[in-house]
Amino acid sequence: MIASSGRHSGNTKFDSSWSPALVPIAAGLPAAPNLPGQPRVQNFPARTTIVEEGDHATGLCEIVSGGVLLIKMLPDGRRQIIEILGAGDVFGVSPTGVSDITAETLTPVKLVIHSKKAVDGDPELRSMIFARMRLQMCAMHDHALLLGRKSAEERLSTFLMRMMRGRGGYGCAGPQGASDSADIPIGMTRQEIADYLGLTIETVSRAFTSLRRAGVIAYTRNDAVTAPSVCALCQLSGSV
Amino acid sequence: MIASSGRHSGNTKFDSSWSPALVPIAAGLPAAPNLPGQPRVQNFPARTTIVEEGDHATGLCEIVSGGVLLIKMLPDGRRQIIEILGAGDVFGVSPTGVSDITAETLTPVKLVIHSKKAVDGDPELRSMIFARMRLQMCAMHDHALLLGRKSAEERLSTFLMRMMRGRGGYGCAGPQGASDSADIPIGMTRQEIADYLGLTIETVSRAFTSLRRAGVIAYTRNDAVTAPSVCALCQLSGSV
DNA sequence: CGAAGAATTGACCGCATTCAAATGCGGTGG
DNA sequence: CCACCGCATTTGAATGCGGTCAATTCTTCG
Repeated sequence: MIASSGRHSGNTKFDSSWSPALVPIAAGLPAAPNLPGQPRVQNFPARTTIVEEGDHATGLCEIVSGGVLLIKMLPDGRRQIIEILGAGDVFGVSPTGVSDITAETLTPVKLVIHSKKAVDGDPELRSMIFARMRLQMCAMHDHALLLGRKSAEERLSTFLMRMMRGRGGYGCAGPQGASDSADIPIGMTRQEIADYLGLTIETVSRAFTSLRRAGVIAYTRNDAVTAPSVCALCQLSGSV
Repeated sequence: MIASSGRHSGNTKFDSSWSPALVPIAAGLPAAPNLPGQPRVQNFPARTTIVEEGDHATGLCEIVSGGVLLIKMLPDGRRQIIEILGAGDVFGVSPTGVSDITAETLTPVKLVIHSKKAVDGDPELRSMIFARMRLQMCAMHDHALLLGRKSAEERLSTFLMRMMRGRGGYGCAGPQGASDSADIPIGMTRQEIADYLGLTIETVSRAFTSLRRAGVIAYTRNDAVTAPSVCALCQLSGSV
């Protein structure tokens, strides 16, 4: 039940800013020293745990590069992936000093850990963190709608649209030129996708084959798909 | 499908701080003038719309008193209540300038609308808003877990625990004295509960009667229930 | 009292889950 | 090179939880 050793590895999706317009807050930070009072930089390999639900949480983590999953579990082992985070996103924002979630890396991850003091003292930093939290809050709203009201196929379509760069979301540019195809990196196992979408692994697999048979996606490897018509895929997401 | 005109009215639950320890940020603010640069105070009757998804959003709303629902809808009418907010909570935090949600009042509501300028300029205000957003983010995490992984009965039990003051959550005090009963105000229609829990009204109704038949709750009116044993109810929430 | 809306209950259905088996893929060692 | 193992994924068949449709009861209010 605890899922996954990883066969997936390098995935570039998470290495550039997850949300279009924002660059990582700490971009260009010197990676070297851990001076007291300075933001602390820390690296994690792929598929490792950064912090566990219930751990004492140290400050506020900002992702410089890589992908991170925020996870919650029920006592009987049911597992839900709450958020998928990329460069620029923040987590560890529990106000109680105890982490309310488990954070696991999807790829190698570089973090900057901002102390409470640093956040309080730096207006620019704080305002960027604030902006990012707003963004993540909106993403959570969308995800709650998905979990509460969408069918399995709609969930998978929405997920694939979300993993795509530069389309979908508020300011979708619409089809670009004659062909409207896109390559979509996935970099998550079927189990992880299932836990993110509130489904079982079997249902996710069936939804994949269903979309493939419908001609909406194509794939040979299972950590990437091609959508020959992005708009057709988007149509199936239930959001339009 | 668009749900509800209201039969429920006065409900004191939302009139004191939703989350135990925090008082409204703007408590004690003079309700009178709308001086430029001053936070703007605005009142709304019960069961009215504050802002609609897609509206241009003006600043950041803080709830001084009353209850507010944040709602998202799919184009075909499916409806999901994303958050239930009370005094001290904030919303309207979309970074795009366009509201990503609809906000409706549950009770008469008093709002303080903070301009971007006010938030930027007032460190104390900003830090309180920040703390509140963290809290709300944690609540969203819990709710995503509920929507993704809990059964109908677990959802309703969790909901009832959440509507209860002073129990459940991180620092549950455990049973108080010999009897462990609690009165739980609800103040929402079955349709609203269903839309919050990602269920249909019929399933919610069935879950209510199921809990009642099991002796876990009792009620005569349908906008309030009594739980003779809070711990028994909590046990059914799936979270312990 | 009667009308209108909210909630409950019942019967049936369908989508997603569960349980189980088969397939495919990568890596290891003979 | 190929057989074999481990693991992820796919596929199939059966079950069941929650949804849908429909009828009834309850509540509130004019």
